[in-house]
Formats: sequence, C-alpha cells, structure tokens
Amino acid sequence: MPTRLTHLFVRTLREDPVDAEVASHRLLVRAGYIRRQAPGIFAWLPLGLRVRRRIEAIIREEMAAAGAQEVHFPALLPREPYETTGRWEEYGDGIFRLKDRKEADYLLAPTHEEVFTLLVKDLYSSYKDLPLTIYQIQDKYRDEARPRAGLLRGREFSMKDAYSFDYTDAGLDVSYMSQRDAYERIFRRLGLDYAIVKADAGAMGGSRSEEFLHPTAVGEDTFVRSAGGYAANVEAFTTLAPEPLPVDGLAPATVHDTPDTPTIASLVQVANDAHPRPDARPWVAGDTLKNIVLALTHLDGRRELVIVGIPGDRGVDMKRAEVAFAPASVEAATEADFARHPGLVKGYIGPWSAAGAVLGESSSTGIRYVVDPRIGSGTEWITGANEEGRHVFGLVAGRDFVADGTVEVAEVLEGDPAPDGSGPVELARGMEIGHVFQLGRKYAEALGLKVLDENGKLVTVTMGSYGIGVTRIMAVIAESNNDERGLIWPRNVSPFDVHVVAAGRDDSVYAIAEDVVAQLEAAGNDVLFDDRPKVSPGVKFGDAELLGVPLVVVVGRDAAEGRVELWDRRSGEKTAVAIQELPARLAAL
RNA sequence: CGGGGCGUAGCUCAGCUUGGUAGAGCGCUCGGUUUGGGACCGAGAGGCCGCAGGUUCGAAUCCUGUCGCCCCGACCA
Repeated sequence: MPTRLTHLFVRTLREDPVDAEVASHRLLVRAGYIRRQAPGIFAWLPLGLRVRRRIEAIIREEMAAAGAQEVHFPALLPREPYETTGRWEEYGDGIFRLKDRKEADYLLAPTHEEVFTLLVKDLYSSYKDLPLTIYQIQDKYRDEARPRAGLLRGREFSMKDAYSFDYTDAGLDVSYMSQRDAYERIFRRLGLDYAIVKADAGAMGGSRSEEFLHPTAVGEDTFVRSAGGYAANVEAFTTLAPEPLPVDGLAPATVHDTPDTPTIASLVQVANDAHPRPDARPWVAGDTLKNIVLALTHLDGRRELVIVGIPGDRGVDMKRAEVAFAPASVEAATEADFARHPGLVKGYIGPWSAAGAVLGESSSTGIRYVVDPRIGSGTEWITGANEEGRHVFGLVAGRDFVADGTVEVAEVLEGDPAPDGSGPVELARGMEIGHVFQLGRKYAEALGLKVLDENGKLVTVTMGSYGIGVTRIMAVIAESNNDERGLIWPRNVSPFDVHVVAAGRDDSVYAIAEDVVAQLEAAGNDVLFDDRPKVSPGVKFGDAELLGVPLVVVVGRDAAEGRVELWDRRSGEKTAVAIQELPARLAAL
C-alpha cells in the first residue's frame, strides 16, 4: 500500500523554526521528520522513523556479517554496576540519575559496558565460549551541558553499541578489526565520507582507539591528516621531536634588557631592534620560549600549578592540555595563584636565572616544569630572565636548563610534520560518527569477568567496545545532502523509493496517478503518493523538494497522453517517460 | 558554569519606549472561484502576552523575583 499524503501524519512548515541553526536540524523539523520535546530530546514522526529504520537495517546487516549478535538491554539501570567500575562518580553531572520509590539509585544509561560485561559473566565461563561479539541498538542518555544542533548532539540519542569478548590479546585484535571493517562497510553503504583517526584513549584506559570522523564544517572535533595517510584527532596528535643537538661550542647565554615586552610580538620586535642575531637572520616568534602557568585541579581537589614551555609561535590548546594532564582538570592560573608564588615574574617567566633554576620540581620555586617536545636538548631560545624587563638570549635546553619532562599541549598548526614521517598535516573539522575502542581488561577486571583457558587457568577477559551514533548519522546525512529547497536523501536511506505527485486540474489525472502508483508498488517500490486534491501544484512541488525523496514522478499535463515526468531531485533534471516504461526505468536506476 | 539574546495564536513575528481591556502573515475550519511553482474572495475557530509578587482606578507594556528556551564559550567514550 502506498503512503498517501492525505493520511500521512506530517505537517511541513513554511518557515524555518527559530531555534534551529544548522541545516539538518532546520530541515528535519521543517519537513516533519522530528519535533522537539525538550532540549536535545526529540519526538519521531513517521518520516523520521522510516529513515532511522533504514539506517538501522544497514547496520544490522553489517553486524550480522561481522558475526555480531543482537541483544537488548534496558535504558534504565541500577547504580551498582556503575558504582563498581567507578563511573557513577566519574560521569558526574553527565548522566540522568533517578530514584525509585524505595529511594534506590538508578540511571539512564549513557553507555552499557558494565551490563554487557555482567551478562557475559552470568552466562559464560569457558574460553570455548569465546570470542563473542554482541550488540544492541538502544537509546542512550547523557545530560549534556549544552545540547545543540538538533540530532547532532542530543541528550537522548540512538546508538549501536557492540562489545567484544576475547581471552587473548590477539583475539581482541581480530574482534576489533572485524568491527572496524564492518564500520567501513557501513559508512560506505551510507555514502558517508569518513576519516579514521587515532583517538585519545584517555580515561577509558584502553590501548587502541580510533574514531570515524565525517569531515563537516559543523563538526565538533578538529583532526589532522597528511597526504601520506596519517590521521589523528588533535588531542591524540604527537609532535615529532627533533634529534638532540650537540651543545658543545654554543655561545653562552646572555641577558639583555627588553623593556615593555610582556607579549611575544613585542619581544620579537625589541629583540630585532636592539639585539639582532649575529648572522642577521631576523628573530621570529618560533625562536622564543613561552612559559605558561596552568593550574591543575586533581580528582582529590588538590590544586597544583604547572608551567608548560612551548615555542612562542603557538598557543596552548586547552583540549590537548586536558588530555595531557588527565584526569586532572586544567585552567589558566589566576592572579591569586601568582600572588602565592612571588618568584614568578609575570611576562618574564623562564627556567633560568643567574641565581639558579627557577622552574622545575627541584628549582627555587619547586613548580613542575614540562616542555613541548620541540624544546629538545641543544635547542636555543629567547626566554624570560625572571626579572621585569629582561630576557635571556641563547639559552640552551639541556645545558642551561632541564625540564621535568615533555608534554603535548601546544596547538597543532597546519603544516606541522606528521609523527610517522608521512608529511605535513592539514587541519579539518569532523563529526564523530563512530568509535572503535580496545577496552582491554578494565571492565572485566572491575566486574570479575574471567574464564578458564586451555590450561584450566582462570584468565581475565579482554574487551572491545564499538559505537555508532544512529541518530547522529541521520543528521549528518541530512547535513551533507540538502539544498536551499530541502532535503535530498541518498536512495538507500530515503523514507520512500519514489514520491508520486498528482499535479493536475481534473479527476483523470488522479485516476492515472492511482494507476501509476499501483504499478510502481507492484514493481516493489515503496511509494509516497501526494494525492491531496485541493492543493496547488506549486505547494506539492515545494513539499516534494522539502521532504527529499530523491526520485519524484509527476503525473500531470501529459498524463492523458500516457506520459509522466521523472524528476531527479538532486540534479533537478526532469525527463518525460511513458507510463508503461516507468517501473523499468526506476528499476534501472 | 561564564557571555549574549529571547519568552505574545500551531509557525514566524509586531505591539512594550509614552499603561486604557490582543494584532499581522502563514497554517487550520466552512463556502465559493482557482489548479505546472508556495493562488484568490468571503466568513470563522484559536491566546492565563512563561510564572509569581508589586506599583496603579487600570499592566503584554513599569518594578522585583523566578522559571524556561536559543546562540557562543567551557564541558562532552
């Protein structure tokens, strides 16, 4: 049976909803696919559900092909498992918590590692049962601080999450690659461009982690890639450290007056004017060593100052800093912090002074000092002399100062060399649409999932987790498949195969359209039929463009002569087709 | 959590400065005329002007408080 627009539960909006900014959000609401219920929470209308189900179907097929079995857990879960793994606390305000009538704690699951692990523990106890990969397609709940952009970052969202269970590391690698391969097939089938980037393993404690990023201006992640094939999230980017240089023969450091140079730009200016380099090459920002005071707040609430030294031509990337110092949180040091450390001369901080080391755990201040990998042994720098209006020139790392360690907090710039030697990187924005992750034994350890191996020895299971954002994918597809008139779905996720518009003034057009619809249905097409009798053609065309079914058949002025128009929504091209040839023409597309 | 903006009809908005009993367009209903690019005429339905308190003879409008929403940032397997 065709779906008739006279009966379909939908109302298209002529104007853009005021609260929608990005194209996908705007169009999905305007075209009647979703309606907002609360911030980041949406109701699904028939059209929206159809698209969602088609995406799910593709995922299910590829999961089955990868040997994963579907299960289903509740979204509402008790506190205990999350308490055991520590995530009840770790998630903080990030999850929805609730109490039952007995005051027992529950949560709406943000992800399901714990209960998957426990279920396998319940049922399996032998290596013979492994490997196992199970998955579900479930709504997840996260109390995002700021939901935004409609389906792209909601507080309720649908995700396919799979979990693999192995008893050897080699087995985990196989399971991981199997899911990773499945993801590539899924995204290819969905027509979604993607980059696989190294991700920060972070607090999840796993070893190998890769994100699938869809390059898009609305993406929230910045990633880098090189022509030679390197790709990484900026948070996971590692700097290519220079080989140590010999320090022998380098000129001794000299201190110069550099009045009024609190910024790198002013310092470079004064250095070139008053203290030009002997070989006349101009000083540049990259010749300076900038020392930035950060304040860490550790999990136990302890506040610690740490100073990071980075080349003066780049800033601190706070996201990279968060990763570098995790699980502590990071912020810029405040005036109060400086007040507690009179040894720090704001604007003129440096590791060295005539009286000895100033920065570092064993220095006069005792403040931990970590530097960018570019500050390698034998490199020379202009940096603060710890006196108002004075800098030290030709300060050599490894000779004149030693840091407590290196740190990856400097911002990554276009053209930086990829760590694998595959050339300079470019920066791009991306939206995370999938994430594959080797969890290792963290959850199995915490929850006691062990099996007996071939030798009758109890071994802890090693796990992987693999997520795909179903509703986010739908938004991403909408985001990259639209024009000023509306959505344009790829054929394999379109809510219908073909949209038939009856555009005529008399009854015969409708009778012919009914016949066309019946033929298309008989040929196996899922048909949306605009049979609204009193609606003008202009409105019908406009709605057809808004709704975004990629193929439209217009039954109109030439219908009496046995011809209809086949309208390619994407190209806008319309071609006359004889009605009896129509099913074959569609089948051939 | 910091910054900015906004709450008036289903949607998009005007009215608020200068207080006087609620408006437009679109959508919806009925009748009629239209019918290949969002047509027209006529008649309608629809609002606790976010909520609470205050000022006033009288508050959508002024004052105080509060709740909510959107955007930017922080945050975010």
